[in-house]
Amino acid sequence: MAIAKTMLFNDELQKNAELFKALAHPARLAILKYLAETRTCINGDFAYELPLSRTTVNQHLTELKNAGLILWHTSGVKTYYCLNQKKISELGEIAKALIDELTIPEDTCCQP
Amino acid sequence: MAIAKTMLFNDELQKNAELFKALAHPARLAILKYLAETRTCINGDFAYELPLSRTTVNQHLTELKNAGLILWHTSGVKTYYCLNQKKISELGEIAKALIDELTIPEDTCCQP
DNA sequence: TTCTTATTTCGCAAAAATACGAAATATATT
DNA sequence: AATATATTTCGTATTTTTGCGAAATAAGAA
Repeated sequence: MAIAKTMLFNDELQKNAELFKALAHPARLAILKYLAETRTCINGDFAYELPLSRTTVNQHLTELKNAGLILWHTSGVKTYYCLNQKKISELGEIAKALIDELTIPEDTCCQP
Repeated sequence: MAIAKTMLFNDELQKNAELFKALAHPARLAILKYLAETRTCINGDFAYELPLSRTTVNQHLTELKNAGLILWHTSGVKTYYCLNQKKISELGEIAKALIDELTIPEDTCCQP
């Protein structure tokens, strides 16, 4: 791409694109759903639930951490992860706002 | 990555991840918003609204087409684009379902 | 037919994402 | 201290995404 151009767009667009990017891989969606289903902090054993190596799962977890969608704490050698409900609801609001913004009267558009 | 592993996840996860991926770039969000604001089919002139070349904008448009989020028709040499309201509302439902699924009682998780 | 305009396709290059094994790190147990 | 276990970091390889200029294509105008 020669030069990354994403930073030429306004902050809100960049921020929202980043958040959607965190959801743009089935492994990350699977991790989030698993965390919601188990309803508890679980340690990294759940790598075995996914068809990926422990290292790769850890990489996806790091991306979810960076996006703010999950929280974690450690106890001994183990790390416990959980959903960040605050960020999940923020995501919900962002998604809803986008959909509302994109929803327009159908008859104004592309009528042949 | 050696081998693409996305196909090892179930269809729904893959489909949803694909849809979020379409939203995972500020240029594509900008295009969608512009289409909503102008409320009409516009031709490719709006490449000049973005800090990207005509070719790159066309590439992003193709991705939005492939995701089903926009429709288009041609008239002479010009191509007119518009939002696919049906897909937008489908996106809204998918996003809402995901948020609902990920929303759990806060006190069950990561309390130190 | 030739010229102009709009768009798409092609080929290429750079950046980012995905994936994993090996090694390093950190904690708990023996 | 030595061992076992859990996780993270490092190095590397491959794929995908992003980006663009040049050429090709297509339609209308002169």
